[in-house]
Amino acid sequence: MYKRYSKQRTLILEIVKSTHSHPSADWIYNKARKIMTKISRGTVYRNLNQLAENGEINVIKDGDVMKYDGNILRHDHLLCTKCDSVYDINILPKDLDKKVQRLINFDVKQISLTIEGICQNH
Amino acid sequence: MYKRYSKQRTLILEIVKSTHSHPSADWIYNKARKIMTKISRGTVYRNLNQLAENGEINVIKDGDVMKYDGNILRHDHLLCTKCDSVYDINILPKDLDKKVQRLINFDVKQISLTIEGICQNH
DNA sequence: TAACAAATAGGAATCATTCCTGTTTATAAT
DNA sequence: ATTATAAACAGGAATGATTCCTATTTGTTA
Repeated sequence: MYKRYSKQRTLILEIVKSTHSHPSADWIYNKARKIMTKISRGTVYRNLNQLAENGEINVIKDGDVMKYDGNILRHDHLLCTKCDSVYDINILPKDLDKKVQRLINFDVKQISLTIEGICQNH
Repeated sequence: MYKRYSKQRTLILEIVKSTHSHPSADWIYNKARKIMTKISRGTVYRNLNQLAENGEINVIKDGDVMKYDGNILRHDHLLCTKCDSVYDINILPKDLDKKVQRLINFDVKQISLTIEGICQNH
């Protein structure tokens, strides 16, 4: 089995990497359509899932919508519940994974801290 | 405006409080139907949202499904990605809210830490 | 250049959740 | 108690993000 690099996947990755705005799949789809008119929703979803599985991008659960993050360095999120904006922040120490792993009998894959509240714009 | 206490809401709250299994709305709906045969899905969802808004129960985002937690004391969650189980754990200090609030210009409402991985059953 | 698995487009299907409407019910005022 | 009324309900339709399906296209290898 070999790995294929389609133009679609490359474009989707570029779009996610090119913004700090933590976009939704739909936002990414619309942005992609401006460049590749005939790209389909299914392709966007499939590639986002695949890129996330490969660890090339991150996923944030924002209510019932998934958002995507090109920043794969460990960091935390501020989520404004009024405007649904997501901001990056660093609260947790970078080695927390290992500390937690020592404390509990659980195969730790990812630690995510989200702070919900209301941002300065309100 | 006054506050109404329907039998349905009381039952739903009791069900959520009576388990540590972090059930989904659908699980709660089915459990409720065994006691109150004609209760509707809409009622379950409406009341879960309302109870969560009042701070009487907590909400956990598990993928694209919401789960509910009768434990409103501050705590963190272990989420097993193989069996979708949620376990309670205490990692963060209880006064983290206040510490974070001092650090950032953001009206902090809730801090949630979720550790994803694979539990002992696998 | 041929063979073939991977990826795609387009659209249908899924499924949790919300919304809508006519009816019932808990509370407050009389 | 009775009545008035807004809150809550049941039942079912609508929504919307995401996944799934199928015939077609496209990268990669031989």
